[in-house]
Amino acid sequence: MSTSSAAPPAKPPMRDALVAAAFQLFLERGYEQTTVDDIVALAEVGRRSFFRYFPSKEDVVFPDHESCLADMTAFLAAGESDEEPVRRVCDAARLVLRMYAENPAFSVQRYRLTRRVPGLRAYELSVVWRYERALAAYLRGRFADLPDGTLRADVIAAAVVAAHNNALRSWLRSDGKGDAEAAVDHALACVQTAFADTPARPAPSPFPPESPRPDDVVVLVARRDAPLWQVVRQFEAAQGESR
Amino acid sequence: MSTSSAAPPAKPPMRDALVAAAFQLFLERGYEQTTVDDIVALAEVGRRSFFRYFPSKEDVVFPDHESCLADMTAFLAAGESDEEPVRRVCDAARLVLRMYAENPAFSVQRYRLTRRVPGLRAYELSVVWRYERALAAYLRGRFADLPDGTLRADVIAAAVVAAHNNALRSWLRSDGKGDAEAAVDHALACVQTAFADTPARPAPSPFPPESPRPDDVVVLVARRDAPLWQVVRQFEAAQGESR
DNA sequence: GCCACCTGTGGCACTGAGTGCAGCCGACAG
DNA sequence: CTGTCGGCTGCACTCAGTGCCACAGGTGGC
Repeated sequence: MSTSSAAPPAKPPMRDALVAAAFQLFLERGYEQTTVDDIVALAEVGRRSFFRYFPSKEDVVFPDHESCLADMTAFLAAGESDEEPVRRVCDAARLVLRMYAENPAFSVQRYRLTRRVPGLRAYELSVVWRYERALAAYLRGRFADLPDGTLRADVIAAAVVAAHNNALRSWLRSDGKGDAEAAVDHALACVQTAFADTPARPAPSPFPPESPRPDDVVVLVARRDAPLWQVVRQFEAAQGESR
Repeated sequence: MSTSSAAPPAKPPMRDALVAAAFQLFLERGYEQTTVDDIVALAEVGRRSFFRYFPSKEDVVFPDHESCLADMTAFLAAGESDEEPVRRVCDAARLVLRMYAENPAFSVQRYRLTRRVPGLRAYELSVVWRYERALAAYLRGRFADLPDGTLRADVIAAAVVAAHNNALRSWLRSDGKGDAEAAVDHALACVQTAFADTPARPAPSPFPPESPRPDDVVVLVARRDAPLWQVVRQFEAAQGESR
């Protein structure tokens, strides 16, 4: 909340000192083998102050995610309503990548840490989940008048996050050597093209599970270069969907 | 591990007693307001025994996920190699739904609990994540020789999980009144059709990530009872025009 | 110069989750 | 009757996280 405001002037040095001390100890003796008391002793501050800056021991490992999430939310809120929604959420995901790419060494260290420690993995999941919900909330708004709007929104948000993470992790696994931007661009492009071309889904029959029986026609949407058997199967599936 | 073995003979009654006692207290005074000591007091067992059956307080809320995950893993491992991979993971996801649908009342109660308690939400995420990784691991195997195999696998696994959860949660929000199977079938069908028709993605890896690719589609409208040959001819005609 | 006041900090004690250890008891084999 | 074996229990301990209060330093009013 506080760090997302317009002014990024004097950072509290104590917070950074705690992060530095924590990572030093985490790396040299492991996360679980390091107590909060150890951290505050090294940083030479009171134990109580640690919990003033971080609500939990896990939070010190992800010191910048809170502000990044705020940035993403602001970015989505500032979007023009004529922009392609999927492109917009892909761009939002790139914000997260940028945060990681700003500090490759730190990101790689943290990645190794979260891979090894189950508790940190779980915590990271909850962080990622909040990003995903932000994307999904935006898409739900944009898809509000589409048949399966919330379903589409949730699925696309999940796909974008998965693609982003796939590229990000392969970059982290390479010790931050390759081109992270390019990898994420490629992954997101795949998702974008997979979803941008389904203005209304291929649509098995009725849109919501219980809808007042549309006419007795089926609507198929298929890529122009789709193999014929695929179209046939799609049609047959839609045919069978009558009840 | 122990519950997934072939023999499901005499269940330990103590485990069930603990679950029952825990939920009774969680519902009447809340999760965080209930201590483990309260639970074991109500169940009339020793405190130490609680942690013999559940590694943490959160685990008592999801007593059956461990075995369900084992079932899913077994289901995926038993798959024939000629089955459509996406269909297979959709069917695997249905296993989870079935577990929820077996005990609608219990599932709805738990859903309300996890919605309200951040700690439980986080724990649920780690559970869901393990399902997702199981699906992704299967798909990675099936897509091993495709260009972006792991990317496709991760994205599809995430999409399947998201679709499943979307339907599951809307069913849970309706107090388990509607038809959960139908809702999930519908959601999964959307994902399945969205991904089944991209055997090789639009852009193979080394391609310029931002290929505009208007990526045209054809839209067919046909009577439900139309003969198949008619639909095929219609599709071929649409394919031919403007190309 | 003095006094409220506010904010950031440290110290202390407390709750509650989770663990290691040792003892207890009932079952079962000899 | 006796040994021992596995599940159960109580006890003591560590550590994360919280509430409360006390203290320092800077600020503005008087």
